[in-house]
Amino acid sequence: MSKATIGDVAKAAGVSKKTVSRVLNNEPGVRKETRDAVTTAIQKLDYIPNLNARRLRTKQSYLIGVLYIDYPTNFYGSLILNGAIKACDKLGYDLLIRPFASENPAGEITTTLRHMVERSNVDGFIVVPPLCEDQAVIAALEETGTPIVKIASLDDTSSYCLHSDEVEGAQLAVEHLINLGHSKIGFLNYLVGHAAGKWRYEGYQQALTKYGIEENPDWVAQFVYGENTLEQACRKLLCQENRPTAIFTANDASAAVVYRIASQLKLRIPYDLSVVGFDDDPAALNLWPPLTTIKQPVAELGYNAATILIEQIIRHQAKWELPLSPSELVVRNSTGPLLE
Amino acid sequence: MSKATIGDVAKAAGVSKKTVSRVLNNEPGVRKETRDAVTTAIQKLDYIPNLNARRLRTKQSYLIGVLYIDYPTNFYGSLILNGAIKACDKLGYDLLIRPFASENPAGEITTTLRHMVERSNVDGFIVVPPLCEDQAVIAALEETGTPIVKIASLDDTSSYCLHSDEVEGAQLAVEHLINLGHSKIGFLNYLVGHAAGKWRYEGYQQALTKYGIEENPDWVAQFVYGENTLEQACRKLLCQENRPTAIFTANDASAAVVYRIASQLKLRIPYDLSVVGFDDDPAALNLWPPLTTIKQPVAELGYNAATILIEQIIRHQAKWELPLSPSELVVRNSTGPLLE
DNA sequence: CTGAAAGCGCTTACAG
DNA sequence: CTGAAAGCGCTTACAG
Repeated sequence: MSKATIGDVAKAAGVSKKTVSRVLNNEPGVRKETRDAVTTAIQKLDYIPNLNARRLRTKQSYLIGVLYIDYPTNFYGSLILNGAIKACDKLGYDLLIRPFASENPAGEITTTLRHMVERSNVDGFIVVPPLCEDQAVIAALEETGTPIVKIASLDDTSSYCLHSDEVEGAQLAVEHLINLGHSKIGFLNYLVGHAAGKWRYEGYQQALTKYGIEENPDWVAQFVYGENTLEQACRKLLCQENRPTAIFTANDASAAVVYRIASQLKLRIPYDLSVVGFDDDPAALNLWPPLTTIKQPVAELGYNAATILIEQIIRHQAKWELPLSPSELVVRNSTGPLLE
Repeated sequence: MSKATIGDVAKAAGVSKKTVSRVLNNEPGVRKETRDAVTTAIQKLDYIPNLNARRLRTKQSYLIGVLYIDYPTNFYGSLILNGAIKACDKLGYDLLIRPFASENPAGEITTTLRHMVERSNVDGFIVVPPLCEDQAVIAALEETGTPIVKIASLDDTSSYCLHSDEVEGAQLAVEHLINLGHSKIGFLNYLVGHAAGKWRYEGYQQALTKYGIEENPDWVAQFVYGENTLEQACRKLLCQENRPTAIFTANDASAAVVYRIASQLKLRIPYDLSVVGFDDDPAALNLWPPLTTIKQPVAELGYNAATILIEQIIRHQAKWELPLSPSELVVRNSTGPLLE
């Protein structure tokens, strides 16, 4: 493998190690000819800098931590990871992942952060929802003094926070239903307490307002942990005399429950009931008929999160005016025109 | 954060840096009193060794790479990661993950491995199925001279290879059906070319043999990439005069297709058709009725893989006689007694 | 059982 | 625009 050191390159190029270092780090103040000679020597010797030596000297690890809650169908987390890895590859960083148990994530946080910051010397953190809603976790993170980027978090006061345009995505979903002739449109919220749930509900309301449709509280149901079940919330919507003809759910997982309850009630999708989900969750791919849903550019969020974080690490204060990434309506077969 | 160095500890304990180093690394040949003095100093100073200094000196990175194919519902991969992280935490290592695109994974491999081995100095690799079936990937890996542990691979000649007892798991599934009175039992294989598909088919055959049931080729169907679709394979089983009364599928994803085709054919599960899957895939959780399936200890595999790999890295040749981890039958509602 | 010296391969701080 | 020296914080190789 790679044996050559910066000293070998320096000798081959007839310069000092410091000059090679300058070339490696794209520092200014090297004559073009010198730079070329160094570059040639690097290529000839197949030289790759020793990252561990650089780590020791610069006191940076070139490692960024990704913190997320681990649950079985967490496609969102994997997409974030994929995007973040792409950015890391480009910028010379690596990713250290850290899944937390879904019960009591804050319980392990102190030990874990100490481990990551002091032992592995992580330079910064990306926090994936819903973990970024956990105040204890965020507080512990901020105490380390390490840069943080949060994704889709309600509280964007203290650190960088990124998200796609979820409100607009929800509007897209509801407008799609309105355009199909529906006006009795329900909303089933699975994500109470998450930024996503809040934004998607806002989008629902804004779309109704835009078309002059009044919100009917009987057609809005929420699953609140410890109070009811998602099934109960869904039955509340569907088991009433004057029930909605279409339902927009805060995520695809809730849409799956709507499918099941609808089937029990002999409501045929999309003829008796149109359903739109949110997320384009691959776990919903075996739903039949295929679910109309909203797709967000999640990997792009991960990419941007890593890029901003690294920028923050290097330049200490990065300013970013990132446009909200647009969401997209994916029309499949769970939505149809209002029938008489 | 952590400021104290090994020199500070040495001074505080009244010994040399080397002796502190000995204590840190649990090397023999330190008097108990000396060791205690060092331990006390370490605690008093809240000392944490600088991993990057150790990395530079020992030419190890204490990083292990996990290579897997990235597809949307890869719960198997996340479970492997979780298990591997547990082992790494215990043994002082960290994980570097590397998802490959599902199309042409070997295409990126050379660049990527060079990146991981030469830049990040990864000490070893865990390869997750089905990536470990890719000869080009394995060849490139072996060329790096880095230790490898493969999980559930067909080819276990060249490197360490771990798997759970998949054959027995499949037997469990088929015996469950036989015990319910079924003898016309079909097998739908989605995983042709994977070790898992092969082993699960073997288990199917062995269970039939054990109960003196002859295998009927009409009741075995395989999805082969480029030849047919999974739907077609499934229809072959279900659209025949003398069709099986129960189907064992090589994974839960195929079971979902059986559900859909069965519903189209007005076959009610479990009354007209019993279905057993394999994997306990959380993506199958919104199947109705809930799917009977086989659950493997996947996180345990990940834990063992990391442990063995690190043992190999440290001691260079580890011998492990690991018992195959047992699979488990999870009975839900997709299987029922044979009805007349 | 313990320690003094050297060095891993870079970058920092400084000098010219 | 370029370089010689020092040092990041450990462990290796050796001596006693």
